[in-house]
Amino acid sequence: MARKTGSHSEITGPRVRAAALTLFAQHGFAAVSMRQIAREVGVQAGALYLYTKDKQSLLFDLMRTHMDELLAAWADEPKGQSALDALQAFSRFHIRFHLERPEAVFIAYMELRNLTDENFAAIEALRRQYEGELEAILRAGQDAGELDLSDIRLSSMAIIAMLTGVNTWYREGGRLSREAVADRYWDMVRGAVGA
Amino acid sequence: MARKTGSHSEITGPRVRAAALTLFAQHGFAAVSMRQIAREVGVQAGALYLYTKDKQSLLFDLMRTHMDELLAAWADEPKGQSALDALQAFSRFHIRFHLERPEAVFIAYMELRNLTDENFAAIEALRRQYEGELEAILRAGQDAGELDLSDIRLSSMAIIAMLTGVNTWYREGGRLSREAVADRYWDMVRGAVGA
DNA sequence: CTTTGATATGAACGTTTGTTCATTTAACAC
DNA sequence: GTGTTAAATGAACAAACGTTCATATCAAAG
Repeated sequence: MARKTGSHSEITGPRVRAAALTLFAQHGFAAVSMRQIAREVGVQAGALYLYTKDKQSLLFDLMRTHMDELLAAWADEPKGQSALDALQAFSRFHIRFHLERPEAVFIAYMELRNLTDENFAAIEALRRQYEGELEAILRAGQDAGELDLSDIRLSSMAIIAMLTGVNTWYREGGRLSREAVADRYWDMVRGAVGA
Repeated sequence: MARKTGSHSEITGPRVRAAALTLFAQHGFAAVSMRQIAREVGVQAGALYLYTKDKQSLLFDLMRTHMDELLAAWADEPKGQSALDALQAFSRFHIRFHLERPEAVFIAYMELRNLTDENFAAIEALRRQYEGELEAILRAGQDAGELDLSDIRLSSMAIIAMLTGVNTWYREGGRLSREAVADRYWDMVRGAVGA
């Protein structure tokens, strides 16, 4: 009983990745079996290997796609004139982007240790690249005298941790809208960098 | 070949927990087998069950112990006079305490989803209690007019995320001492709360 | 109507998993 | 020196794991 109507590679492939994304985020990579993913897709376990080389590649694909989208989205983001404008743009962008895909964010932060050395290096490089974007803004702000920072690398790590932290507590339909949250976090970021 | 010299319950028990702590932090709860833990301790897998009911209890014990120690240590911490003093005390304490036990911190943040519902509720309650400590400080500062906050719960989550983030990048023997890091983070926290 | 090729099945593989238990060992009390 | 008992062994269990593969199915092309 194969090849039901509408069951093509272009349909099943994305469904496999979507199921893996949700299950990995919920239970963790190591705790999720290929059979669980298959059941979620409505297929036998063996069929998954038409869409992924192995379980490790499935995880890596999800993480690399997420990081690629993150960098591409930030590249497309308008950044304003001053360094302070750019910092505000970054803060709001980071919160918005991360709140839009909590599962991918969760995986990207929690499953690094389940990557092979090679795959880990690739993801780590992309993360560094993203951190570098913020550091460049802070450096520009420092040089222009708009910001008062004693350590750019440290400040960038602190800001990213603070912003990403929103994902741990924000719930849709809660007390605050996304915009309200972004407003308040921007206030805090601005205060933290002495501007 | 049992009961080698010095192999008593009081020795092996802690060694089991220490091995589990290190291995869980390194590879994740689900990816570590009881046999791996046993090998690290120098014992057969069956012997572990003299010291823990099952694998789940081993994880729960580590997390509850960590949270208990966190709350007890903060209770013992001198907090100064003003709310601003207390906020500074909290910031420095949080960084110091967390940098002293990176493995336990890692587990406490990453393995929540591997707890049973009941165990999760217990740990979550302790975490809420700790967050409540910071919220109380912020509220006091707000009431005394020392701080300028638009949302206490949000500010407390932002501060904790920022402070805990130190664990993700700080390396012993690096560019900055723990004290220097704590100094700079306190500056940022102070700025973030508008003081 | 036949052929083709992509899509899926389902059984099988060798390992590994968490946990239990009858048995053995050795340190200590008498 | 004997008996007691806590501490550890090592074999065993059924279940689940990731992955492979011969086979079946069915949509579309000629």
